[in-house]
Amino acid sequence: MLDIKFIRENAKLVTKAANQKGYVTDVEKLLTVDDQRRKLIEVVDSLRSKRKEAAEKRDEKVGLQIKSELKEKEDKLEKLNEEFYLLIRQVPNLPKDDVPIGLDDSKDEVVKEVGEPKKFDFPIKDHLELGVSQDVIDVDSAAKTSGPRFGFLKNELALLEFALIQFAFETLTKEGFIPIIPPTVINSKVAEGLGYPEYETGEGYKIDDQYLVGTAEHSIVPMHMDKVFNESDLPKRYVGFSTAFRREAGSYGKDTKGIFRVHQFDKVEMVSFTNPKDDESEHKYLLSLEEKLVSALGLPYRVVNKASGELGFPTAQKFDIEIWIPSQNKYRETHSASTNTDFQSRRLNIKYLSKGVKNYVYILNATAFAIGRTIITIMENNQQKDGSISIPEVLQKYTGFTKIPR
RNA sequence: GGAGACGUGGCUGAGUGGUCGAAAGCACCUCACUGCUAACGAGGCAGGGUCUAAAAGCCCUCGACGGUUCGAAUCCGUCCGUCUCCGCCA
Repeated sequence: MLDIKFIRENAKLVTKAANQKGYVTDVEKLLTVDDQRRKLIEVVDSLRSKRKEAAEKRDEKVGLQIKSELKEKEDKLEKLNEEFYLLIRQVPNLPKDDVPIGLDDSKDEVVKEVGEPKKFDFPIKDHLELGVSQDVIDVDSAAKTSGPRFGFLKNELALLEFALIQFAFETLTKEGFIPIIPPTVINSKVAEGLGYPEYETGEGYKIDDQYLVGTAEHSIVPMHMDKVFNESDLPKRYVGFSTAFRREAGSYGKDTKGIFRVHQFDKVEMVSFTNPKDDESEHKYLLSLEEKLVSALGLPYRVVNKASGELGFPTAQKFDIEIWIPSQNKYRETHSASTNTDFQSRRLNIKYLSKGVKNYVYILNATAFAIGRTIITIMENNQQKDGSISIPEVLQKYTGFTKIPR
């Protein structure tokens, strides 16, 4: 949520920014309602003040008189407030100044490319062909047991998942991150507070009044809801592992093959609560850790400064890492590092105390490994002529084998 | 699932109809002191809204919502949450 004072003073900028991100907001209406609301607040406040006065004088007659008048105005105010919050919640976070403007990924800015896409001197297979032939991926059974866009990881791949998790946790706990296994269910109040409209618009799985999380961030961030950090405790960094659930509504026909885009996958995720002044350095730091992890696997990748239209509702800037996928002959998103500035902390009331003054923290998140996609990139980039797959050296001490089949 | 207790400021915790947005302690901030640090001393210190150039002022908030009352942290109802005991259980 943006500060209403900021919106009042920067109405045009806010409208423009929302449009650049592809969201529709009615700032003008918001300001009209805000105006009506404030006028009525004055009226209600002065009535309440009079009521207090009457109560102090034990003046029952005046008290009763005010009571009925107040009730009517208060009801009116409540309706206006509801409308006000509905409107202000529809205003997305502003993109930062160096975010490329554009509604889709064609405007993404490539920041750098690391490593060369590998040349193969044999006809390559995609991850599903490899997975089936090595008996490590089974989507057919998953379709029967669960539905489309699910998958079983079997044999060596099941072990590879744990290797990736251990590698990420070992690397990041060395950096001082707090390891954590969060709940994968959040309540609707939290879902609303995170500022991802996706939960309410059907992109999230709903169980009664709760949602399955789309990423570990979504339960780690609200863990500190209504809390105040000491400035000296910042940055507070977590590395979490959780399963992520996504409906993938609206992506029919997209990436339907294999396990590239599925309803359920596991992920190691970084979350950081920081002092606002450290936002940029923290963002770079998280990105550098992502690069460190990807580089260690020896995979060719590039870093992309995502276009405004690709940013999530609460996000001010997002850098993606895209790893080369040979069968698709292009780089595909495997990681992203976002700063949501104080947009989420405002909604969730997460502050820090500095020199006696409380202020909202900045919240950032970044992928360590999205397991499924990382496994795809390893399989495809490391495939051999004979159909076997070599395991990146850094993972071998965790897997206990050097190639698939072992 | 059954029985009981509780939910107050950044934290601990007092407060059972008006004198309470709230004692006390801790934390934090400012000042003073000390060769430095610590301790001690003096003062300050809940959050939000509204108005304002800024303040003062005024309003709201004691888990949430609703009710009783001229007046609610305090009484009543519903819900949510936490803890203890019992039951069940990976």
